[in-house]
Amino acid sequence: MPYRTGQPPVYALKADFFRTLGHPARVRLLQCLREGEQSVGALQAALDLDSGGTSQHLAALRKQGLVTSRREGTSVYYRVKDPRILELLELAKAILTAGLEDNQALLGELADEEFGPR
Amino acid sequence: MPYRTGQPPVYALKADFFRTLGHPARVRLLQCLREGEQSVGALQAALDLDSGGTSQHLAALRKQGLVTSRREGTSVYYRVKDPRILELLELAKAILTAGLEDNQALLGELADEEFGPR
DNA sequence: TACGAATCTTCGAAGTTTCTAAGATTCAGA
DNA sequence: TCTGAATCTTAGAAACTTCGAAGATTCGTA
Repeated sequence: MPYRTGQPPVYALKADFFRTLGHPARVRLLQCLREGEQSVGALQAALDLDSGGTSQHLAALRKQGLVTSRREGTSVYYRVKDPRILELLELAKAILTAGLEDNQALLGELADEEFGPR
Repeated sequence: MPYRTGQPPVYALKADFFRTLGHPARVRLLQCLREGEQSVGALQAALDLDSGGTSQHLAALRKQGLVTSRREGTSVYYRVKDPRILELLELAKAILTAGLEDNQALLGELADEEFGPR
């Protein structure tokens, strides 16, 4: 029996989810985590961010439930929580690529017109 | 022979793409377009937005290449450009749902602790 | 307990996005 | 050409996000 409280509608949750993905540093962080867990230090070095910024962006990803963390001594290791998140990034790339190819084709047509259409 | 100019890196394009999806009104617009093209007027009525807001959000989707439009008389009809965009929304929903179920389970555990762990 | 390393938090300034309201444009029909 | 309907654009204020610097926390070891 689900406890229905005044919940935000699904489209708002989706928008929050996408907004979290909508920052270059966070996209890069997730991509660094493709091959498995990484420490904050390693991520920081790989992306050339400062310590504060790295933590802030990781916190945003954590708050949205995209990554989980585990502490070991003084290091904290992050991993992508659901592998489908990486699928999502792939799908986005495919869509983006198709879009860019369309533009490329359009540019080609424009160039042809220089030499007279028909 | 690809013309390499100073292009923005792929992760920045991806972030822009996700940022465009990161607004509730735009998620809803795309969902309204699931079943095929719709006029601006129909979308506006369905989502209960004002005319300015509808145009602004549609313009954002158009600029990112997520939708295309076609004019017929005084009406303009929009459609989703690449069906994979709808797949992407579905995938996001699945990831989100899984995350919420995890939280639900966690809440359950917390409730159990009331009656004594171990 | 004192220290150093790693990570996280906070704060205000700067930058970006969204909202609201008003007006501009485009088209079809009289 | 005038009118009305549909859509688009603009501009400024409000709301939100990010950046950068500084300091706080946590942990392991001496």
